[in-house]
Amino acid sequence: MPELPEVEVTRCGIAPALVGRRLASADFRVPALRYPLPHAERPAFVGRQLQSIQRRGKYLLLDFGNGHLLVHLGMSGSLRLLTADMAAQKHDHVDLVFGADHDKIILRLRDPRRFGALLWLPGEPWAHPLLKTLGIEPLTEDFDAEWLKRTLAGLKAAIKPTLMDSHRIVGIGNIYASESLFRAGIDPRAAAGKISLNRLARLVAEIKATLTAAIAAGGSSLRDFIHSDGSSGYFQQQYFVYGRSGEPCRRCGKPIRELRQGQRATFFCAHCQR
DNA sequence: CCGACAACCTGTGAGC
DNA sequence: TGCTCACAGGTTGTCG
Repeated sequence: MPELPEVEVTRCGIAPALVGRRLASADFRVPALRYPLPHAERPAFVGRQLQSIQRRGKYLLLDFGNGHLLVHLGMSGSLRLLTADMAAQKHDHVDLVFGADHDKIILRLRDPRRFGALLWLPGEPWAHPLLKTLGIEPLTEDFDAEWLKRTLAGLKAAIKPTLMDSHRIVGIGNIYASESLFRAGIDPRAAAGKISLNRLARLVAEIKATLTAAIAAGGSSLRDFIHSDGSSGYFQQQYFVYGRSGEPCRRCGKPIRELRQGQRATFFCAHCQR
């Protein structure tokens, strides 16, 4: 599920309830997700007060002062808050229990496919291999047409899978890559290194607008992070092309086409995107 | 460095 | 209804 907007919405949904609270205990019900979980007798973060929750790309970093819990939701992960004891379901793999017994709040991680991750990073987190190789944040001022032109220079690969490479740009997954390229009028098969500066400027603007709108859409239902099924707030946007193979383009009415790029489905309008 | 591919894992929906 | 197959919004690692 989660691309940058979903992760950011999650961060905004859980942070107000958790920051400043003490982590009372942690329950890990499986040995590993993508990587082994921190199964120590008493992990270093237990008993510590949560200082902040940051996002970097699709990662969340929970700062406990003496280190960070790094969380990635993979393809199928979700986080939600519980204020009462609710039995863990089949794929509820991790509970982080915050606060005292009479006033506790549980952060529960569900992840059916277990492509997600939860790692303890003692001390300085940014040197970690998973974080130090990450690309630019698309919602910063540094991400502009000139930066993108430089980054794509000489690349023969198609623009769409290149946009999804988190070592270049973080946070753009399969949905928002297709959506941004449609909004920018760029063919997803276009060679990344051959797109003009003007068109890249349009692409940068549309990436920012697409991600921002998706965050706003999710943000409108933040209350659902408590007592929800964990899937709320994500899917309410109307997509221009994603998942609309064969349906009429919302701009020109011609059928949306689907193709495969790097094992992933791409959706586009051959009339509006050239 | 680039680009193509398999791998990790479970659930779901389409088609027979 | 039940089976099989392809595919699912991510990322790493390996290979040429």
